[in-house]
Amino acid sequence: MTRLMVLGLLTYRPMSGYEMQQMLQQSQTDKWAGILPGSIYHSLKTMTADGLVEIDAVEHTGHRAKAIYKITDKGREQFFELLKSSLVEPSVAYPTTLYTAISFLELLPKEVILESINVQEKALREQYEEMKRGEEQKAAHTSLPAHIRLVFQNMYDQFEIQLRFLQKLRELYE
Amino acid sequence: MTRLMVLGLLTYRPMSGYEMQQMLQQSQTDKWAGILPGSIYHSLKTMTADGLVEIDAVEHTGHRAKAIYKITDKGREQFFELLKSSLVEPSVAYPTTLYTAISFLELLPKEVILESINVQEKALREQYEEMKRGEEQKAAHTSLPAHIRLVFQNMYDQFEIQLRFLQKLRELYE
DNA sequence: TATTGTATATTCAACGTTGATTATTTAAGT
DNA sequence: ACTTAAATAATCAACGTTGAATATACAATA
Repeated sequence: MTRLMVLGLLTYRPMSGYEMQQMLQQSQTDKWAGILPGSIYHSLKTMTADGLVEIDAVEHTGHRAKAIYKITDKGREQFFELLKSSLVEPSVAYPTTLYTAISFLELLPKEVILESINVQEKALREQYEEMKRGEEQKAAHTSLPAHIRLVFQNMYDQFEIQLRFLQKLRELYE
Repeated sequence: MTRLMVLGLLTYRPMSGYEMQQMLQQSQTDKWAGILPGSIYHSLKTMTADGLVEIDAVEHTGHRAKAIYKITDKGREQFFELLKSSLVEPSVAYPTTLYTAISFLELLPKEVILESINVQEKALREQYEEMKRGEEQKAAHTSLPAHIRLVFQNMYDQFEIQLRFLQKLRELYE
């Protein structure tokens, strides 16, 4: 996924690894994509070796250098293949750690279970609120395209399902 | 998550890495957990080094040896900490690769978008059906505990949200 | 002017995952 | 008895991720 993102960004214009981090932050994308700096730079290195991107220029500021990367023809080709395969790949992401924990729930006393669920529910609601604020703030500046609004809606739906799931789970132990 | 699972299994009784694989398969858990053999053995190695598990016995069958691991007191302690922290951790898992792809959807011609969505939808429905068959088959033998039924229901809900999401997305390009 | 903090820009060792590969045993067919 | 296939059991190199660490530049404040 990191490669898809990096190639996608370079599709628009040449860019440095640092600028990518900033774009992901500024567009709230880091909230759901979770792409860390290390992954971006690693991806740039290996994709350079694979001939998918190359260094376009090196900008100097005093004693500090910044590498600007650009996508190659081969990279553009690869990008569209990645893009298409990412669209056809079935996209259901389970909260596997929670599922695993629930598998062993019977080993925990009821009070601990109930308290844990309550803590998670609170954390979930806070994330949800923060996400909503993020979208509203962003939508105020740049009117979001319809397909991006659908992505946000999809994230909200996931939250709601998870909240209802926690409620049902709690009812089992009350 | 691999550690949580491995420690959890060893909570019930000593077991070999191979037996864990079989249990995960037989209980359909591998369908959603996706824990590969390599991860299990790696986890057993590092947890042995950390003193969380230890080799209980080595069974020999001809020239083939099988290591049976058991959990230690320290491991049991660690397990319950992992279990509790896994329950409080907010549990929303986004389909990040799909989201990333959608971010760059405007770079693709409409026909390709529509065709890709259709292919994914079909794949999703097939996974969904297979999962349902799996549960029914399992429920026929061993009446599933309520909290496990909730997990299955949660998976189905995720599928339905994703299917509706794809429909909405398609409508944008029809 | 010196100091402190923050932004810029990247590297790297430690760690975990992946999946191909190896090797042996058992069962089934011919 | 011989060959083939499947089940058993585990290893390992290649690869990607993580997060702490490094190092410089710039801005603010004392």
